[in-house]
Amino acid sequence: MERYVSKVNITRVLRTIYLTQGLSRVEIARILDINKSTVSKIVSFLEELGIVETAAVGEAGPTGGRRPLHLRIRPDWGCVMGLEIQTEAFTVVGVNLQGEVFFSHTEPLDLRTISLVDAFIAIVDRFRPSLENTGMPVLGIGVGLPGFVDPLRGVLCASMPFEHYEEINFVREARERLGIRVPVLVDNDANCGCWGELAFRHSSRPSNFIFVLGEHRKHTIAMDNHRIMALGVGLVLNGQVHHGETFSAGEFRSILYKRQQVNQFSITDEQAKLFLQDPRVDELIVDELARHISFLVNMLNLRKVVIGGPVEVLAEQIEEAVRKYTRINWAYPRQVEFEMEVSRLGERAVAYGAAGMYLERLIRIPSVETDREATAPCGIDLLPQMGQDQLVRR
Amino acid sequence: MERYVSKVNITRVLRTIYLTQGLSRVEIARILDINKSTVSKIVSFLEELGIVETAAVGEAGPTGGRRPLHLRIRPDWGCVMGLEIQTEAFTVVGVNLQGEVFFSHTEPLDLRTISLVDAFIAIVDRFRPSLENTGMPVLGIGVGLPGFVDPLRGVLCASMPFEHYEEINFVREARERLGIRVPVLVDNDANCGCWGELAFRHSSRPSNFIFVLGEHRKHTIAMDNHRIMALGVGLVLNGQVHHGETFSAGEFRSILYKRQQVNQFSITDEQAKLFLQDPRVDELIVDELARHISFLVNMLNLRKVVIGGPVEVLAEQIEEAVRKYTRINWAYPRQVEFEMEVSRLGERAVAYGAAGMYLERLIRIPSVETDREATAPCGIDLLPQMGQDQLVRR
DNA sequence: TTCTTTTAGTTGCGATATGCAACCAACCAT
DNA sequence: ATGGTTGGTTGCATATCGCAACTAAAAGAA
Repeated sequence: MERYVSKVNITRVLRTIYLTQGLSRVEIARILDINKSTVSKIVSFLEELGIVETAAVGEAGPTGGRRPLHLRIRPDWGCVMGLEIQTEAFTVVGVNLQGEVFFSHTEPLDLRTISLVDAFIAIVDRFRPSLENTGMPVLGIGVGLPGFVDPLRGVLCASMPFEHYEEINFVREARERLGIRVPVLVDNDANCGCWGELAFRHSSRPSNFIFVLGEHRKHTIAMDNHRIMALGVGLVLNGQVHHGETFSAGEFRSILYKRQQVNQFSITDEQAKLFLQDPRVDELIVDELARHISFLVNMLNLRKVVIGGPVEVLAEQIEEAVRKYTRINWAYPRQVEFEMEVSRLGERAVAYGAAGMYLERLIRIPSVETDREATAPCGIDLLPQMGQDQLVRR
Repeated sequence: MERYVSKVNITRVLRTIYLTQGLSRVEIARILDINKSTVSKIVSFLEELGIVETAAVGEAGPTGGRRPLHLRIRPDWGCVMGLEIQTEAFTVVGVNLQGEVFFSHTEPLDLRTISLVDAFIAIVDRFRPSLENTGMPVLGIGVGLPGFVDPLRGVLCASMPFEHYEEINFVREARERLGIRVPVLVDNDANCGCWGELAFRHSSRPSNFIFVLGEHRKHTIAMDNHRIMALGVGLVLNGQVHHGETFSAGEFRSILYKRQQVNQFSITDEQAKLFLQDPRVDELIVDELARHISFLVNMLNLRKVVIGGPVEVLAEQIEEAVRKYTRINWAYPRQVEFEMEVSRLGERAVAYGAAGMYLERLIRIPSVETDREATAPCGIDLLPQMGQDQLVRR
């Protein structure tokens, strides 16, 4: 059998199976509008690779005919390490290819005593055995960081919590010092929340939504006993995570913000310290936050808003206020529908989403854009054993 | 010479030449990362078609070598009709393939006496000869309308100014009744402003910006002597015009809006009527508008803001205020840079941009997305003489 | 049972798209 | 002139995909 398949279509088929487990070859051919023989060839390639398997033999239709073979991704073919690093703590999760968390750990961390990259290396070296003793190799590592991140170059451009305003080429430094040769992907923490929603919500994959990450943390490393409300937004628009022109998209400050304050709202910093302790403060924040979320929901015509981080405890109040303001702020007779939900994994949402970022990259179609801009590797190129040769000729 | 070329790469080459006039074959091959022989074949195809020509013979480099042949789109190969239809007036423009306006006309229109589609047909039939007597065939027609538009299906979903809240399948009705068989594209008026910036700003093609269309018009058809400020926003994010989940993106209302008003700000409707007449009202509007624009600039990390429509007269004040609020609303030490500019064509910006929408579609790479969703035709499929056969075998 | 019809999946082959290498064309510097 | 260099073209090898014919396995009817 001397047949050939292209990377683009291999990735298209892999993506389709990932997004809708249980499809048959013929169904994939119909969805992608390519010939079933082509799908057949690609599927047998992916089966030989081991990442795809026949899940079950389906039932024939009412008019007879051969029974279809339902395909799926092998959940145990490999796993992904997801990581959130904050100023005070870090979280590691291990996720299989089905999006199931099989390992999870959170621990304090003091970034005043160790550099970011050192911390990363230590964490990976320490927890990789825990993930791999399941028999699954670690296919990639995703990292969520507070601050502005260029995920294409793998660079942390600036971070207020880390008090670092020079570029750190995180991915390059990390890969140089890492024992293993696996892809390392970085993005902003709130954006990682978005990646999680994209990667693990197979059925109803949303194209326009925001992830509101409200944390209660030190504003900078140096602020010892000064925990305040810190709010970041991750945006998914047209199905793509939006980073903006210089990777600072999602940075939030209220329209009513007053100068000389550290917090992002129109309240004083003294009030802000009482967040989650004084209901009156919470109410002010909820109202002001809801006005801005409503503006974004209407202006960007979003389908849903996901709330993540410790603010989750205020989710009900936030939803009520957002629904009020979206109505007030809408001129047309028919209200636009949208959903509000709470991120399922709570404290682990960012680390979990960071792992999802790798999976999303794995099933991303290699771009055919105008210029071969510095587009990061994606699709099956991300798989470790994919040397240039094995791939094409088989 | 029995060679073959694919639609995707034909469109990629056409797009590259369009975006950067004067490239040579070798340069295109380098940019697109395809073999120069492939480019050669595609270029000779496009030359036979007539849409591409050799503009000039370049100079050899300092180390010698054959002189490159600079390619360009033939500006007179065809033209595009751009149309803006409002409640009180319409504007037609004729644009050649270089983006030069060679025809322009504005006239009052009373949509109480004629239906939208009827008006469209009448306008096209009346002005097509004016465009075609230049010898250029009309390749396509772009239309900008106030309201929510689904450009993929060509449907006007709802329009407050037109007082129409049922779907109108504009493109289908128009094409059925139109004498000629040319593509008709529709989009929201503010979005058309964006299309214009994309299509005719070849050198520095922006990927993240908004077009603020501020008009001074009747709020609905029925409002006889009641002209107020009407503001719409078109958004381009990640290089794509953003329509949102249900095509209502860009609809603006202030966060401080008070109930029971028709205008979009926190002022009373009585005040709003004095827009552009009472400087105190203008100042209130400018300040409130600038706060929201600044929020978007920071939150979406935009590179520029374009002001279009009659608000242009306030552009300087708006810029000053926006610069003030983006600074106030920014926590990081280094300010993010962005530009503010006034749309060049003033009153004709929407009609002009509507024409640009066709050109953008013409140079859009056929998508290789997951499913063959109802993706509108694009690339060279838009050209009239492109029967299925002529294209591939030559 | 046996035959026909229907659908899923496989295989060989031909059609087609692209890269490769060798070529020609036209320029520079000696 | 001569050699080195770059742009563009051509013939051919190779890579990719669709088509049609095939096998496999089911339902239903005779």
